[in-house]
Amino acid sequence: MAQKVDGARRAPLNRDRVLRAAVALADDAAIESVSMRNLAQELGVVPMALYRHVANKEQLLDGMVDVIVGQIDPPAGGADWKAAIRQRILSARRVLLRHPWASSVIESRPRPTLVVLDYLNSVVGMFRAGGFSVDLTHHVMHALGSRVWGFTQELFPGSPLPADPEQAAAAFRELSGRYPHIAEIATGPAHDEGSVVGQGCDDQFEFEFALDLLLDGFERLHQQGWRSANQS
Amino acid sequence: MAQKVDGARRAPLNRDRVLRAAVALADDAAIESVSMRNLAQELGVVPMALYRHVANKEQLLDGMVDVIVGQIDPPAGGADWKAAIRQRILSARRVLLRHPWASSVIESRPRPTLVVLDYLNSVVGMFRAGGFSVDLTHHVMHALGSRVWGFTQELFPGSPLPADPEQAAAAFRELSGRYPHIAEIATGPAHDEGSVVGQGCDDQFEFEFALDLLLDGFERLHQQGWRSANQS
DNA sequence: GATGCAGGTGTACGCCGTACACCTGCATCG
DNA sequence: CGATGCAGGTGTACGGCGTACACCTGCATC
Repeated sequence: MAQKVDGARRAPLNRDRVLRAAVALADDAAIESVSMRNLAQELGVVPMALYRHVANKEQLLDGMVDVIVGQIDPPAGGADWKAAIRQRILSARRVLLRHPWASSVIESRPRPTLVVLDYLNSVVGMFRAGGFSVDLTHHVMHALGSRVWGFTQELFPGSPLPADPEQAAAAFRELSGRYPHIAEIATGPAHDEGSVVGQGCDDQFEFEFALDLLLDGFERLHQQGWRSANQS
Repeated sequence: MAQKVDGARRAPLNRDRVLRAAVALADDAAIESVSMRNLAQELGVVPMALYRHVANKEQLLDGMVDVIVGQIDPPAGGADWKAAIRQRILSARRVLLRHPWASSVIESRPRPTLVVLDYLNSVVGMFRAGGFSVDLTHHVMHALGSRVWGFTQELFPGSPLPADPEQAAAAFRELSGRYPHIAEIATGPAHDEGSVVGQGCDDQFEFEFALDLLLDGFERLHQQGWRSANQS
């Protein structure tokens, strides 16, 4: 192999370059194409070379999450807790919308990384700064669940209908007969007329609807001095 | 191979036996051990034999979900919508607690099966029967999200602390310094004293807390005659 | 007895993550 | 200057995965 004819030699790899390449690959292709082999090829390197920079694939995914979470805006000072938290969560949502694969990767991590703990810690801090008791803050964080990341656990990412429009129309008619309530909702005023086929919801509206419902509920509990004893 | 010395010949496979074996395997071992190869071995059969009964692994997983969803109690009649829905969702939760792998499999399905649509359709129907408008029902279903299945999107399935108690104590002290708010919550009154290490939450309480918060919110919107225009 | 077909088999392919031994080129130091 | 060490990239190989495809086998039908 003598002199390694790369033309201009590759710049040496490092953890950061690996992670950023992985994120880029997931963005451009799909998360399933992020295999050690594909990623190595993308970087002009042999698969095993990656293991000098990440311990294994799990840590690669952790690192990718860190890159994403690092893009969330820092807490806004000044505003009241509700506005500040709302704003921050919507910032997280904007980040996740830019990287659609990220929510499922976040879910899949068995343990939080330090960067993730940083984010969660700061959100907890925002509730505390708003005067929430330790206990209420705890419950409230659980109630938020994945919504702190700016995504809802969708019931189903895809619609039950096939992609082909003609087939879809037929399938929809059959579905309407068997599942009238679902059909009713799917064609309700919240969907633009043309988009019955396909998922026609305004996801942003649905997210904010649920987020505000929760935040309002939190506020109500907070104002009435919630204690462990009294449920709501 | 002559006469196939199975002793008493295996009963012939069918889709149902395959699915039930897969569920049992996931229950006894773990969802990761549900590979076509393992499952076949469990059934005393060669891997490719399974493909006579399920089209591929995706459909196997779909079928496993159907088995689980089929165990959820039917809607309780009579009671008001809130009690009935609460009861049904908590029934779903009991089922999922018996099959801890199921929530992640449900999440992973790109399209709902007919059994799943049946369940969702009936939940939608319960809101409609309670007098909810099509539109409000739609938003409310989105707001419930994965909670209709009886599970919350946990931020993290595992704690950030290592399993070994001694290491964990040390790790916790370090964590307390860096992430004071998280530490505070983790040691708050909602956790029993001994369980600071490990995830000491009462998950059932957290689930019901959030569920009731949402249901109360739904009720409030419903009572004040929610229309698309006015947000909360 | 011939025919067909449902159901189980065996082999093989291409993907995956990664263990392990190896090489290569540079910085350091006597 | 040569020797040494080591960080970083390489090559080979293993065991797992899902599954395509050709095959066999035994029973029901006519």
